[in-house]
Amino acid sequence: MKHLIHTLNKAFDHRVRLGVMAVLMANESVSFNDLKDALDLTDGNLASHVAALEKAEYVLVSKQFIGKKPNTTYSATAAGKVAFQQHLETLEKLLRG
Amino acid sequence: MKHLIHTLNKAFDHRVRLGVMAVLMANESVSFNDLKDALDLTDGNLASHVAALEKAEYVLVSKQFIGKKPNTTYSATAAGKVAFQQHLETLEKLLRG
DNA sequence: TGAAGTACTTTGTGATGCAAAGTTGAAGAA
DNA sequence: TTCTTCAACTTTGCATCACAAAGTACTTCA
Repeated sequence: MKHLIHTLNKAFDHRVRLGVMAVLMANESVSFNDLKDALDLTDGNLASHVAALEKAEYVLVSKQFIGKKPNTTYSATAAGKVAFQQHLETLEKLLRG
Repeated sequence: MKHLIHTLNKAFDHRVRLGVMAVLMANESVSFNDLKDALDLTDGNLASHVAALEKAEYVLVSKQFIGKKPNTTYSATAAGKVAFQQHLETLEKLLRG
């Protein structure tokens, strides 16, 4: 028999990725540095987790210039929002009885 | 600044361990085989995850005989219940804004 | 004697996590 | 013009983890 834990999305099975998605659900778009500060992560650590979410097509990366400075912003894709919602629902079911 | 994700308990940062704890919160004690079947895991997989929870002193292991058969049962320790509750509260806070 | 059940442990392989250091390119200071 | 800084990564290196599959030890039942 298949338990709920096997329907949890592996892409979100990590506290950093949970944090990233939570922030991106609450904010339409967030810059690299804001996200880094919000979650208190090192550059490399954030970059690698976001890369994983990008590869899964749950996060969209946009690069542009603000004034003269390069600026990278992240946002959740439609698929990302759906997948995350489902993940949360599964979690909730799992965590009460 | 320290984000909530850093207060999530690493011992529970995995779907299998979430599943084990969820079952042990709902049932005072569960046998190896019942847990294995409930979560649909292989012997080795369950054994290694439970070992991690036992090492953290979140799960208590009791070995006895039922009739003539060896029987191992697991239960959550007091510390385990508290830690898991805290973990869930942190999760909830994290997952709404 | 042999098959089956219980509860692991071991092995092997590959993926993951993380800090720290390195990189690239542009901007502003000295 | 040389130096430093900032942004956003990438690379490196190491340690840990996850998991399947196979092996183990003991016992019981046929």
